[in-house]
Amino acid sequence: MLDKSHKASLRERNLLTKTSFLKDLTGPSLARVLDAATVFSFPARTTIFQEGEPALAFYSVLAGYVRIYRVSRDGRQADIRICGPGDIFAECLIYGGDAYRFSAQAAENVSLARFDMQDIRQAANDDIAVARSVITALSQHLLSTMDCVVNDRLHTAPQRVADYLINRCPIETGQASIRLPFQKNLLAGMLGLAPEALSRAFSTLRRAGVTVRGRVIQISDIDALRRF
Amino acid sequence: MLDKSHKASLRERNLLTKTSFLKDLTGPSLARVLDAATVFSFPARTTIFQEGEPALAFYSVLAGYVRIYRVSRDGRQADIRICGPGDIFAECLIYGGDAYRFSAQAAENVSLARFDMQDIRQAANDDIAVARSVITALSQHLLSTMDCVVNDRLHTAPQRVADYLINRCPIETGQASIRLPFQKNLLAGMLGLAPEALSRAFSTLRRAGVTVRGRVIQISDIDALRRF
DNA sequence: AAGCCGATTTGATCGATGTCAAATCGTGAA
DNA sequence: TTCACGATTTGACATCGATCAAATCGGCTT
Repeated sequence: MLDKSHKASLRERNLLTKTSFLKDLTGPSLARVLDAATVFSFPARTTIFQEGEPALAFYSVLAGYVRIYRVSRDGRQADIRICGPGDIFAECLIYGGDAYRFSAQAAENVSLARFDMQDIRQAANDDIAVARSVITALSQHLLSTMDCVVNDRLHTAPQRVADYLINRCPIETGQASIRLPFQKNLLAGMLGLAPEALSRAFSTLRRAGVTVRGRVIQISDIDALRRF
Repeated sequence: MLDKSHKASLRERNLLTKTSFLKDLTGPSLARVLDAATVFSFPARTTIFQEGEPALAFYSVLAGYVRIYRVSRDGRQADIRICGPGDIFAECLIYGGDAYRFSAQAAENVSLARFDMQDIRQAANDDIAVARSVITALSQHLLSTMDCVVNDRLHTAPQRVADYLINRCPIETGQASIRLPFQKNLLAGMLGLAPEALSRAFSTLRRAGVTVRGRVIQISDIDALRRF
């Protein structure tokens, strides 16, 4: 199931260091965490872990995208989160439980840093700076998950899409062009929509000046989109 | 805006100590956190804090229920969470940001322990046991919020209600009687439903042996409910 | 025990989104 | 450049849940 793995290279250590999880760590605290990382590559569609398996490790995404999802009794899947470069996942199980509570799958070819739960638990116990990094990561993740709940409950599909686009715009006003970092398929799951619903949402947004061609989205007026 | 406040009494300290946030703390670590608590009472419907206000404190519920929600641009409200005795809220802002990201309102007369963010941040910095308690609390909260996202996306209203009932059943099988701890109004918000939708969900569940009279719910066969 | 008022249920309707099938588009390979 | 196949869009429909209004219920006061 696993591809070849290796200790993090210098380049990979640099990537990890810039991550929001590790960016506040320095010196020996940082070194200890980096030394605990093992890097794995998975081809697209690989299952990284499944709900119910013993939760032995959590991961940080170096490259590619990972889908975190759960399967219902009748076999339908719902995405909980899409993790891209810099995101960590399953970190809520460091002190949170023995088994994974959801499944993770490579949405494309991905490269991941794997952290053994025990190692990081120990590191957090020994080193307050590591514990603080864990707290910060959990806090941010929790806040964004709460945002997700509210968004689902408060906004329609076109509004959620508009929201996503606005948040990805590098600028505040005027016109912009965005290239989606992944397939629309993934975006749909991330917004809690069927792919068809995402497509329809885009076509609803045409009247707000949104043009779609493949992965490239043109926005003629960001403020108009905001008002939608 | 504030009712009278006071340092936690012995009874209140006991309540707090049994909380999942503090249950693993002992000795001076525990004492330090308990000493930081101030107890407040708020009458029903009081706003405890609002989105955007400086996040100076987080809270632990001693008695009653608190609604955590956000208001959309057009004035609709969506609940993010309902906190009852033993729950803490806004703890994600200990290291997470300067302003509240949502509002909190007393759903009934409530009694809360208030913790100054700074105090607890300092305590977590000084004392690894406190940091670990914060990590555990954040982890559990995050896991339950992720469950909430998936539930919303995967299950219909009657399924979510059935789920709620099953989780509140003290036993595993057979028949049971449950008394809702709060108004149906709150339950609806908690499940992401309009009150009317909750009512209809209950009536759909009649065919699965669920009988409703006021706050009392009779379940004739828990397994049947589970299969729903 | 009667009465009151807010909470809940019910009815009618509408809009939003999921589902399935068919048409079309886009991108990577040859 | 062309082809082929998977990704995306579109159409037709069914369903779910929100909303508004009206009827009813239930817990509390008197």
